[in-house]
Amino acid sequence: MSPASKDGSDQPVRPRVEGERELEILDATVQILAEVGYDLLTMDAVATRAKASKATLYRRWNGKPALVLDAILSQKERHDLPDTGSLRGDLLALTCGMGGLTDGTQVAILGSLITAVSRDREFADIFHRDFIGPKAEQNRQVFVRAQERGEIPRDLDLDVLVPALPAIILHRLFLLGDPPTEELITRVIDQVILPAVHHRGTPTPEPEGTR
Amino acid sequence: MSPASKDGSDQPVRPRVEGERELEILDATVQILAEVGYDLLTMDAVATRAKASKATLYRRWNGKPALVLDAILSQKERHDLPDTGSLRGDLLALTCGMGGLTDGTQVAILGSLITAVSRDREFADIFHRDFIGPKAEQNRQVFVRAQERGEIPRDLDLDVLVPALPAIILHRLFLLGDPPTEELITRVIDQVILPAVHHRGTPTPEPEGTR
Amino acid sequence: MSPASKDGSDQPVRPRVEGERELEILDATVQILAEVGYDLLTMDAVATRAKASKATLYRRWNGKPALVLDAILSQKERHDLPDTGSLRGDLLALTCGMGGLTDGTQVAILGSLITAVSRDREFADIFHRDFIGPKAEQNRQVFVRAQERGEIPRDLDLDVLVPALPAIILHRLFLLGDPPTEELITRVIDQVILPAVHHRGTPTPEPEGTR
Amino acid sequence: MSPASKDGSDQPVRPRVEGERELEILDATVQILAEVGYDLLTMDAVATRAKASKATLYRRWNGKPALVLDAILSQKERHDLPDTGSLRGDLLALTCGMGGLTDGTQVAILGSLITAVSRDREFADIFHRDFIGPKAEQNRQVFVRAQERGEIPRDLDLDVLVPALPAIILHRLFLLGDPPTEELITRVIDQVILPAVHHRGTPTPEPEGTR
DNA sequence: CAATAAACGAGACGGTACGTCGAGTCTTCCT
DNA sequence: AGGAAGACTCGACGTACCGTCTCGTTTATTG
Repeated sequence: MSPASKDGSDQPVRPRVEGERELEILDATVQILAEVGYDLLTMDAVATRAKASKATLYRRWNGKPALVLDAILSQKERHDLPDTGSLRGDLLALTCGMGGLTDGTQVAILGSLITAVSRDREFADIFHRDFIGPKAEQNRQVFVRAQERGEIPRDLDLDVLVPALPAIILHRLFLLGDPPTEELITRVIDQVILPAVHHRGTPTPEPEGTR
Repeated sequence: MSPASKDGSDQPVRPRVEGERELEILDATVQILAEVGYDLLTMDAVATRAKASKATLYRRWNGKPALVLDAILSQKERHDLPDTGSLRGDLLALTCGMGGLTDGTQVAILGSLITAVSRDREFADIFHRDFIGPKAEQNRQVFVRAQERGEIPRDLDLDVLVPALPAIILHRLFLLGDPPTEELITRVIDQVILPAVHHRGTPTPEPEGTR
Repeated sequence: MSPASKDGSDQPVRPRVEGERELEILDATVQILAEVGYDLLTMDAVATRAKASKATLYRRWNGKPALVLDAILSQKERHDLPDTGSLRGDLLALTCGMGGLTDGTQVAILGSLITAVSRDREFADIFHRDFIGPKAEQNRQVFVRAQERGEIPRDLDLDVLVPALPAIILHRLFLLGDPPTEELITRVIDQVILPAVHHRGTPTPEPEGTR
Repeated sequence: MSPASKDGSDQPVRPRVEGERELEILDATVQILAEVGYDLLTMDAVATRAKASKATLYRRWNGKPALVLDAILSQKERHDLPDTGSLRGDLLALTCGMGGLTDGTQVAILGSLITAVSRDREFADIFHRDFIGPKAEQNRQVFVRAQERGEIPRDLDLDVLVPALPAIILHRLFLLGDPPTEELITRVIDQVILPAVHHRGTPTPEPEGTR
């Protein structure tokens, strides 16, 4: 993300206080983000708050989306993978826990970034890799462990099943205007996810005669 | 598309036969939308194209999101509810058909509007009621008919199940960067939706002892 | 002052007695003029106040300057020509009296109209004929009577002398920022006007041999 | 006109050598002023012509009047005080010379500014101090020198006499629609100014009995 | 340890879109 | 028939933010 930094592979390199300055800027960004939201955040505001010049911001980041994304990523403390012993418990813990979908701030920011995602290819790539990727991987781990425990079949189409839970929750939030609650998450897990993973039999069978 | 416009049968210029002028503006909006996309669409461009003044635009619409939303809604020709005789067939037809999730243009605009949705309460209400609402109702009808046919249980939690399919597809598109295909939609239906609706038994079973 | 009101029977509203409606509009114009001044007066405001449509305004007047000018003219009650028996007394009375140069409102509006005068030929003609003309004629009368009394010579260049007093006063107001007072007017009369009219002898005399 | 600009000695574009950019903008303003006049001059036009952004204009100047005034002031080359040896000659030279009242451009601009003067207090102050002031001082000098030569009395009320000539000329132009000519100026000098300055005797005498 | 060249803060700049406002025209409806 | 009502086009306004740029000024190696 942060270009021209830590790799130290090119010119004599002799930047500033190394990545420390960068962190201050990212902090300022996160603060403003929390205060006014993505859209009302301006590069000028970040520059002022961080006592940096806009030139510095643009030297390091492509623009507002990249900066904000980086700022969010910098906040990522590794949220430990929960281990409750059951798929259901793990999903609940992961989804409702810190950094999960009930975390209003993160989710609000997420909404703000969707616009940027759908129009900036490069930004989208970074977003998918560094922001969505790790979260998705955690979710996948929960399913893989359940497979290893024998709780669910090994031949499930995890590519489809793993993102289903966050998908349904976020869809309700963004498109239906229905903010996530633990109760809702429970309903989705019990009525969609668990039936789907426990489903045994012909996965794609009946073309004509359903009954 | 442009309904009662430019038939060119009479005097020089003469707008205003009630909402006719409005439709011309919405048409211009849709054209520009198709040409340059939501972000590069400017109010000035719409005004110029429609030979309207910006004052007129702002007299009728709150701003760009409202105008664009209205423009899209004006394009809504009633897509007939498919009736294939099975839930699976109906879902496939509805989701892949015209105005469904494989319609790239609509979906791209959708992404652009999410920002506005999560920021403007009033806009969100209109969006939910007039844009999402009708689509959701169609989806619900498909499930209700399946219930009436006895194909699926009557005690399903449709509030959760109905939006699940679009949720998963759109989530893949917006957050995972995975554009919808018919093949994907089929997988989701067969591996998530149908198992969930056919799932019989304890809907929320193992509270404590999963193992 | 306010015409169209004197009948006192107004309530039921009943326009269109030819020039009566016009007077109501001019009254509204004068009111607004007094309240907010020329620049902040809008045609919409006049239309609203007079319960007229803008179309009506533009049907009768060319635009804002013409309307305002007409409104001012409508206020013109014939200010009687003073007759104090001396040129000096007449000038003082005329210049300081009602409708004279110490009337702040009229003078302020005058300033606003100068722009229009120097830009709109047609407007300028009306302005000169109907606004300036009568005032100038009154001033001229004062001089003519003085000539008839034998107080001043008959061969004076009145075209130059008559406008000199208002010229000097208005110049001080508009360009020097020095508002008119009776004291100032007195000084100008005594030190410029009277010396000039009493000047007898070589009109263009001295230094090198002008004649 | 454009003072220290485009010496073209170095790289492509590179403004900002202190007030140099400002002068370019003022030059553009003067050009447009000469072409279309004050009222038809728009900030956008100035911005475009000067290849500046409107933000830059508004960063430095309050608005159109301030910009235009500054532009005019920037054009002020010191017009040397004429010295013909007589008051009459000096007045003629000064009034008819460069920057005098027969200079159509300057006078046109003057007319345009009167409106602004009579409604913007701050603008009026600057206008009086920086535009009118220097010109008035030159006129006063002519009279003072005449006094020093003994050509005219030392106890004249110069505050009234000095502005009288321009007052009368401008009044004829703006309010009577009579453009200045050298012939007119001569008449005013000979029939008003000179009689007034040579007037000997009671300056403000006869209160009641003129006859 | 001074010279030097990168990176920096500050913030002006060109550009573009915004949303508002007033002028003057035009159409519809009402009386 | 004619006027009130007010929507309409046009175009200027003044503001905001973006991303670039040019200034001095640090700052940390390098000579």
